Amino acid sequence: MNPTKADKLTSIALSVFKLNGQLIEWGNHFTQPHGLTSARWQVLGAIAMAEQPPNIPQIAATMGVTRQGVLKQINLLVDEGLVQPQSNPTHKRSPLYSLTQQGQATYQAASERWQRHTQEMAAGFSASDLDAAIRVLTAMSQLHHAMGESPT
Amino acid sequence: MNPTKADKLTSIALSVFKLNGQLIEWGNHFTQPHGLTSARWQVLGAIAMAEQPPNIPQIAATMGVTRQGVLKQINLLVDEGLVQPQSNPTHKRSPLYSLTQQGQATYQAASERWQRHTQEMAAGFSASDLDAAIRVLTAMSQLHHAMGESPT
DNA sequence: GGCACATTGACAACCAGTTACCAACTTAGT
DNA sequence: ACTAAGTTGGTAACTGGTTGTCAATGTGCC
Repeated sequence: MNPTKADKLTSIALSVFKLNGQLIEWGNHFTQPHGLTSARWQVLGAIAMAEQPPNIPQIAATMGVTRQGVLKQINLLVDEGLVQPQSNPTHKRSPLYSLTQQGQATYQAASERWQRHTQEMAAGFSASDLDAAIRVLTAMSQLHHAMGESPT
Repeated sequence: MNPTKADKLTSIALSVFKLNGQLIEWGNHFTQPHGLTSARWQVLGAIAMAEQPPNIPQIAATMGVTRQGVLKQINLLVDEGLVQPQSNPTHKRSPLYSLTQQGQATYQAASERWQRHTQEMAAGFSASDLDAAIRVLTAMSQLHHAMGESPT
């Protein structure tokens, strides 16, 4: 018998688990020459994409992880000189973070490699399939967001 | 400007990270009444789905993780009485694993709850979108599999 | 101003994965 | 039959996430 839509959702969930592991592994490999890991690269990205220098809870919210998880990576990135804290005028204990010169250079180098990679991959996919995948993944994300409250 | 296919791939990768975290969190919550976690539930599933009782490397291969990771969960599951080892005629050191009575009952109860959940969710999705999402995710998985060799 | 409450950084404990390594077992080549 | 290479269970150290908790800071209400 043909798979039901429910079966397909199960299959997608399993694919997400598998692909997540592969992407992390690949990202670690990929960012190693730049002295990064998948986790730090994502944090750098969250800071680089923000309009204003964010504080830790804001970074955590955009990444969808807890602020404690971001805290660990941020402190390491500061130690490595890729990210710098600046005093937050509106909250004495919660500094805002921005990329250092070195952080910007590192992030940009990794970004360019990633872009080349996605452009190579893109040839094998149809735009409509990609749009459908985005629709499905974001919808699943929102459904689960609705029932399990977001991280504290 | 409209997003390129490469941009869409980036967006999908970020969605996969986010959804993976949400699915694990939700799975932990979901399986808690059955005394399980996401990780153990997946291992039970790999055993339940196998045609023959598998050994640890076989389970790891179907899950896409390392055998050491599976080993930890298996030993816990044996301690909890959900999984039982049976001596492997063809390899003295590598037992084959199957579900105990209790393991089958637990897995089936969780499976039924999961099926109800996916059936509720399924209503909001179109079958063609789901098919496209599966195509994209499995293709991405295979691309990354091709360049980064699988776990040892 | 003062007091309840939420936010935030920080730390500890834990979970689940990884890599690296060792010892035991199996397999293959000769 | 022997030996070299591969497979497997097991352990340890590490990474990166989680929850729980605490103290310090901000916010809002009276």
